[in-house]
Amino acid sequence: MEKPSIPQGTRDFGPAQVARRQHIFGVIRRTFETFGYAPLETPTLENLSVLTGKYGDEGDQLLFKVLNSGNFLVKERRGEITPLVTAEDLDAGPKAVLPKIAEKGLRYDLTVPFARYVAMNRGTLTFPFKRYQMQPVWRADKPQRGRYREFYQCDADVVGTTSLLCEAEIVLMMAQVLNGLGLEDYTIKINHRGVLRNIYQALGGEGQETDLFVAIDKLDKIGRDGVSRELLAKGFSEPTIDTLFALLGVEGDYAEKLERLMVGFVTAGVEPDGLRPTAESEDDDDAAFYRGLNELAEVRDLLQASGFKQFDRLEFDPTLARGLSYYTGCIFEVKINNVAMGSVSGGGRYDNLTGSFGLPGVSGVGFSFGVDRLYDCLESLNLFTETGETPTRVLLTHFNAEAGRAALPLLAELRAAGIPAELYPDPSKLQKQFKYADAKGIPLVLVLGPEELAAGVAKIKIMKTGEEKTLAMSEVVTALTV
RNA sequence: GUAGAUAUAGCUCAGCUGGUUAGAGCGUCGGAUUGUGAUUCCGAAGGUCGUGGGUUCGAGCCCCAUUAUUUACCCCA
Repeated sequence: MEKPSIPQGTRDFGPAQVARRQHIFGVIRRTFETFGYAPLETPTLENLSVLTGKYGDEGDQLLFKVLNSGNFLVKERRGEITPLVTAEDLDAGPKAVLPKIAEKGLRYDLTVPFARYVAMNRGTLTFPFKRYQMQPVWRADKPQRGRYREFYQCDADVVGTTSLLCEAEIVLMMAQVLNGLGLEDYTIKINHRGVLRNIYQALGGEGQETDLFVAIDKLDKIGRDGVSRELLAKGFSEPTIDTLFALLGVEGDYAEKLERLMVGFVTAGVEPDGLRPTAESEDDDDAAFYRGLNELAEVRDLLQASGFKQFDRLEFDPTLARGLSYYTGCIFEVKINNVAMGSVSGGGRYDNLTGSFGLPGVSGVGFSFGVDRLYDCLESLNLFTETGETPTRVLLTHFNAEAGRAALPLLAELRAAGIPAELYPDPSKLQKQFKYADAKGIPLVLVLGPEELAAGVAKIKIMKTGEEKTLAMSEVVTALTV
């Protein structure tokens, strides 16, 4: 007999796990809706042409592709057989063969399908368009801690506005969800692509811009020495690296860091148009040039005006780079402290997400929660409130088929009153029926024995306390309706 | 893709330098208690030791291959 198994990186979720996951989904959904986001669902399958090229070369490799149906090797029409995959294709390798045998793939994230949806429905949408989406995504990654091949993302994005209020609201939503889940020790990191660009310019534009961002993003992971080594290997000079750490080393709270970084840029001679900018500059060009710093300051002001109180958990982190994808403005990342887990949420602004779908110039900003990682964090921090394995609130016990049948009207009545109830299906020993209730965490047990039925009453036991009461049959439903 | 670790009962794991019939805890089932759970006591079922080769008088243990799982790197939620 073959041992059953499931594909690598996928999981089954038992009743207790689903209940806990539903709790997480519920907190996130309520938060998104409170902020005016409307639900959207898109298909599991997308055309590969929609997905490829959006996540970089590495991302393309991690796409799950779906083999075309039917005979994907040849095309047969009126008895004439044309090969779809030719010998030349095979010689040219997988890249030539793939588009001929697979034209669909599993969604890799929720942002690209969303962009596709916006581009397809541009005529009917009212902008700014705010949507949230909670669906599984698939990545052909090697599974590891906190990394699965099938996992849920919960995205909220708004497109069609450049208002920084959206950025501020993302921080508010992040905090609301984390607080709602009982997570307290977390850090919301925020940065801006413009700040990163300024840093690059402060270094005199030396070396590869992307190499620089990738390296400094790892600062908290491999440390200053590790980053130095990596940058030296990439051809950056030592004085440049010293300048970099002087900039990244700015300390203080959110506002202080912004100010000190501005001073750092000015002294490093970063200037937009040959005119040396100053921290107090009113010059419009300078304002545009220092868009990153200015926008971060604006987001902070908006948060303050919104009554946001948790600035101790909001950190301006100039080393945050978040990959190299489509982000162009503010970027966010959330880390749960004291848990060995990658970020549980991330996002940012993208100026031209729908451009590749023929709808240029639409700015959007959004972020995503990783439900599976949140689950793992909550579990390792022991933050799940005890939930039973079953929604059943009351179990009806009985002694024989006849008594079981006599219990059916009461069962129907309980259910009609909205009380989740079940009747033990077999006329087993009472001991066994009680064990069942205990194992499943059913809080109440009704005993409907011959004595009770004869007297027209039911005995009810509260499992937690062991307390027992006798109720008239007619009172049972009212007694259980709280 | 690169590197390491692991694979023994449903689960978590013991198993000595290779030596008779491979063990424990938990769980499951049955009983003590024919009308009362979580505590207690007794009993039972359950394993071709991941798979295939090799070495040996003899392999759960040593060697090779293979598959699966897992950790780190890369990248990410």
